[in-house]
Amino acid sequence: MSTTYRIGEVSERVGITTRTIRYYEELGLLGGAPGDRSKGTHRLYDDDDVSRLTELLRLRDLLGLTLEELTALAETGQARAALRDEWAETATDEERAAIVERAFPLVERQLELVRGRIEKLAEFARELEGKLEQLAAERRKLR
Amino acid sequence: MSTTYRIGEVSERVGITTRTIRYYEELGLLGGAPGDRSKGTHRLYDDDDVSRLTELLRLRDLLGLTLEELTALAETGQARAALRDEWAETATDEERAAIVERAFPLVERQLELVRGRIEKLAEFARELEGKLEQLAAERRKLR
DNA sequence: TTGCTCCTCACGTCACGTGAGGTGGC
DNA sequence: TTGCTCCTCACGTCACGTGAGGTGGC
Repeated sequence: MSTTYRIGEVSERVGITTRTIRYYEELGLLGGAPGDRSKGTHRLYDDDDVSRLTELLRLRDLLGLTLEELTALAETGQARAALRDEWAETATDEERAAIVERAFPLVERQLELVRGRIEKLAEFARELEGKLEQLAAERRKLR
Repeated sequence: MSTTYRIGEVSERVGITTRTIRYYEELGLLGGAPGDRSKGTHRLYDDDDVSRLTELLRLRDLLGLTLEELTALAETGQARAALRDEWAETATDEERAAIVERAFPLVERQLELVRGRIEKLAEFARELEGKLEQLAAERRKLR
């Protein structure tokens, strides 16, 4: 019995439009198995959905992944969410262990991507600092 | 008299398609003042054009800026390139000084954006490390 | 009942991708 | 002259933006 939110609340909390949420559902990135909800009724989300969506958006915004690339990495979120679900309470230890083993390489992959991006940005920063020094030198020369 | 390249060579060197280069020219992001070239003739680029394009692509790829945002920040490149041009040799010291003063805040702005992005990625990395530890704990618990 | 938020089409847009058909320089 | 790369339309696509017109829950 967790709190539920409507699409407008979710979109506001995570800072995107409702259109984006519906589009992600359409692509299968978010829950929304066709049949979860009778046509025309309101979509409902819980805190797990929100944190899963937030994770997707960070991967999208910070790494610039396409939605197709996101799909591959997002399985992590699905699996990890499953661990917290009521479903997990009825799962066997073997099933839980399998989920953990599958999640591991995906989280590691994400971490690699993030660290690689940090490296590139650090190099970019160093170059920009060089440019600033160069400009400062040019300025001194001109007076 | 610097070396010139055709669009295919440039696209290969910087890792994008020729379509993208033409599109950027269409938007006014790259040289291509309408009249620089008689219609139908080959586009020609020099090393300055290539480094300017590379700078644009880094801002696009590493920071995820839109082409509109890029336009604002790219003036830096234009101005800084002008300093190296033959044009610069005929420019007065006042003109050169003005270019330097205009370039300063733009490069500083870029550096701010890059550092901000690094901060966000660093936090993301810390969270992912936390997730890995959590998964490791879960794994130990399960056997 | 009155709003407000939700719903489903569906066309528009940004940043290109991808041919189609044709011209120009080593 | 033969290729190869270039050229200009122009339609397609991805990831949504933006209404139009209508239904449903406090």
